[in-house]
Amino acid sequence: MCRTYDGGVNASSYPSVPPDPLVEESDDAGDDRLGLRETKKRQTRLAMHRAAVELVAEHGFTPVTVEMIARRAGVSTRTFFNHWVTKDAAVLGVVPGESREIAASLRAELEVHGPRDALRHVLRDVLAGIPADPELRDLKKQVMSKEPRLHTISSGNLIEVQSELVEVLTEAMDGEDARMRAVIVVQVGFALTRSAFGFSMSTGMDLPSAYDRVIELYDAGLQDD
Amino acid sequence: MCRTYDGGVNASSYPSVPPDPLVEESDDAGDDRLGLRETKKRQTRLAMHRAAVELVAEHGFTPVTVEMIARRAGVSTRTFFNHWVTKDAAVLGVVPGESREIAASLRAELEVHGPRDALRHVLRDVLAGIPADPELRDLKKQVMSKEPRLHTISSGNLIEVQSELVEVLTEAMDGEDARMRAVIVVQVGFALTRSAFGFSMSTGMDLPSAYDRVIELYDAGLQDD
DNA sequence: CGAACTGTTGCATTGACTGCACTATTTTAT
DNA sequence: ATAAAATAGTGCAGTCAATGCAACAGTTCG
Repeated sequence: MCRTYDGGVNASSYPSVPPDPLVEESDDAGDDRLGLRETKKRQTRLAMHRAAVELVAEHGFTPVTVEMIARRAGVSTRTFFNHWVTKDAAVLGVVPGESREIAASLRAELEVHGPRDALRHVLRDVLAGIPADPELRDLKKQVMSKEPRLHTISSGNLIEVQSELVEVLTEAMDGEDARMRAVIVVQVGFALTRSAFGFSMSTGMDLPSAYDRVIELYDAGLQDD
Repeated sequence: MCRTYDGGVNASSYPSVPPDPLVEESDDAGDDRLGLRETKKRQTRLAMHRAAVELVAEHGFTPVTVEMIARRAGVSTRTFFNHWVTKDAAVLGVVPGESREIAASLRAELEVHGPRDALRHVLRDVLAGIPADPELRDLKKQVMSKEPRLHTISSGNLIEVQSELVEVLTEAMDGEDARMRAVIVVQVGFALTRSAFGFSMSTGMDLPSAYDRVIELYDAGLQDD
């Protein structure tokens, strides 16, 4: 592609924190403890995300311009880029931040489980943290299935997280090829996550369940085919 | 604005492979069966690729403009885009095309091996097919290690191939979750490929060997960590 | 209430990428 | 060998994503 990316990253645990994984569901109503400013910010952000998904669902990715999205969301294009690193990010709802948090939870999991399972738990949590807005989810499903480009990007955006996780895992794995093995574990972990994503998209199953099913199939001995 | 006619094509001396996954080494001399036109085309393409890699190695990805690359390669920017889909593609040397071919070889391998091993063979072959131009390889190594963005992209470019392979594998796998299992096999296959890529980049080991090592580690039971 | 913040915006600019029309050269058919 | 069909290279005009900067307005906090 083109333009300037720098990969914003994505998800993590859950609500509350200012540094937010994906677009959070904020209702016009609630949110009294967040301050007017923060509330408004989230509203506009959500508005943009919505607009982006809707428009892309209508016209496809390329034909939709940032200006169109901004207009529908009722903001200026400049504001648009104050919230989203790229046009893609807005469609996917990816807010930059989080790799650090994810790495932290991996570290925590490592106290309890081995590398592979620790990573699996973390990734599952991340998936579970992705909001399942009934409206948007269906739209997104359509969009993603028709716009393979977004898959690319979404996986691309994960790269920052990946390297962070590799670091953590490398520490935890001792022996000769610690780093190399860490890389493999992470790569395979993300491969399964991506599979779950696709599975979820095509079946409509929710992400965590899809993930579980994928793990199940994988462990069942896909090895031996 | 940007036209230096020095025909600055420094083609290097290497055997040429007709079905080219990446930029092929074409020699000024031998190529009698390719026709003048095709020969020149490849020369300019190679020149651009070279220029791109060199410049990015010097300045990093973002600061290098297409115009700079084109100028150094002695072509117009318009010509640049006649050859490469994007700036990234030029740096990576990715010529669009052959997902069909790869799919075909997978089909062939499936006559002999099971899904997993068939895919492994195919992927290994693809890796082996990537030209190991001594000069460029080192540069590319540098570039890739300093420019994580390119990893993203390179894996992104593979997405077309991926879905093609999934199709083929799905046919070959029968049973309930054929498609899903195919997806997983492919995703994991590519995960290992990416690992090999990283391995090769950091150690300098050639790609096929790196790939073998990765497979070895993986099969050795990374599962049980 | 006043000062420090911070989100929104307009403006100007860069740079990736495309469509179109044209030239020059190679290829092919006659 | 020559005319006709192809096609790589090029210039030009234009679209659109993305960024820096400066000004403004509503929010928060002392």
